[in-house]
Amino acid sequence: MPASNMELIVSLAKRRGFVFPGSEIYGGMGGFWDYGPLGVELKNNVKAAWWRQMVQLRDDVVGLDAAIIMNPRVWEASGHVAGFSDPMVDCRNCKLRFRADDLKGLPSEIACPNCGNRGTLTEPRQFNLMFSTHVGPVEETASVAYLRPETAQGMFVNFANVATTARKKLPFGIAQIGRAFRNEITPGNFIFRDREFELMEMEFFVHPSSEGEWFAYWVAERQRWWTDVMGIGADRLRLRPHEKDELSHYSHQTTDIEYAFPMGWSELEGIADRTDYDLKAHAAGSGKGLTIFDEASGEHITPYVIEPAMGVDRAVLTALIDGYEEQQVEGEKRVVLHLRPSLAPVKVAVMPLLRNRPELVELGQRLTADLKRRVAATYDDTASIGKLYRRQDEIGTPYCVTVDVDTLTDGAATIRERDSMTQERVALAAIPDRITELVSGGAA
RNA sequence: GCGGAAGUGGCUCAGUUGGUAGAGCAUCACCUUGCCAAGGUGAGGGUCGCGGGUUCGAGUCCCGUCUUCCGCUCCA
Repeated sequence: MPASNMELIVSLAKRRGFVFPGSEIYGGMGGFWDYGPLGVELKNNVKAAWWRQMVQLRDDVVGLDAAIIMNPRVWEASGHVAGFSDPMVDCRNCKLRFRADDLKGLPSEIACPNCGNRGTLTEPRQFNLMFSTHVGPVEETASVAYLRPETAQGMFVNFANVATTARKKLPFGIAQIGRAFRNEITPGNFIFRDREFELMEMEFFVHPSSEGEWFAYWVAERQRWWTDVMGIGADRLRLRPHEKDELSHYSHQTTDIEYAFPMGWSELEGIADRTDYDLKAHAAGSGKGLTIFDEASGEHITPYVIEPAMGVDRAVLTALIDGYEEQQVEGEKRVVLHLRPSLAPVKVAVMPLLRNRPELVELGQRLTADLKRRVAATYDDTASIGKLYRRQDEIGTPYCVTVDVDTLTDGAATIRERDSMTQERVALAAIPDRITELVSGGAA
């Protein structure tokens, strides 16, 4: 069973060095989190797993790393300057809040849609979700810029550059992993919603006539990634197509992949059919032709875009929650993090059965050095064997290698597996190969 | 931002009618220990979120502020 509540995960993350509250010694900073020693590894592994699946293993997708700060006109053309500024209205009586553009009439003249009182609604107030900054030493209006609230625009703006230099024909995609920033009104639920986060987005450009087919393809493909690569339980994942009235300003159809978080079903990833909205918007905004020649029809067309977009931080959170388990072993609690070996921060931990035997310590350290050349390995001898196992279980280390006094004579050591706690005796010389095999075997 | 609750060592908490901080776990060292969080001894670590106020004296009362959690809202 996955973690039943978020506190367990927040506590584990803090205790073991996965995630810390941002700027903690100064009282923190709402919506900003720092990844600790183990957190960086886990996060990097999640990103690598996505990049490998979405870019490196495919012929039809290439990568990109665009700047965070873009010409402000990008955001005007994309609709974000308008779309991310939602004027909101509060009811002074029932305390509910509404989007001003959802109300039928002026707030000062109509009744509250919830409690029905008249004259209790406030005037609309702006909530711009884009962080703004100034480029250049002089803070004047002309130099205002935004921190990107999504990475997608970098792909659209570079569409022609990439299509030409990578010699791509439809259908093809551009993928990017990068930071994004949203001045959320209310961040929360740990790293589920933060103000600075990392996105993994892929814009897949297709002929407009194949829009539906590719949309379905990517929904299925992405769902498979969550189960097969991330190892998330299929029964805790579901697809949720958006209703017409909740679609983003750019979207024709969107399906979310949701996860059964402790706080309820919430979005992990959105697959959006952005149509030709973005390319046309930027063609109009920049005056450049953002089309591609379609040999089948012999004409220049503006492709449609299918976009799978997900938050890295949410993926990390999901891996922690879904992998968390508390077991009872001989009356004692055992916390295990069932991370896929490919995601685990540490792949193998080496430990001597007895730490007061210098020969064993030296043997263990030498073996660790050998293993480090292949995979993320660590050595630990600061506690009893049982405690050392528990420590590794809690951070998701899939394998432990224990050297004992017999090792000195038979030249073999014990490999212990995290989930089953079963052991296997393997010759020292064969251990690096065996561990490498085990670790890569469980990954996609 | 609005409504509600809360903020004491890394974690979970105790701190009586205000008198200048404790426990368990964790961490580290040494001893012990021969495969799943054993035991012993010792050590480090907190100006009690922050700032003001009341008081001879505040973790304990008052005000402000920041942060976190739940709800509204928003999105990956």
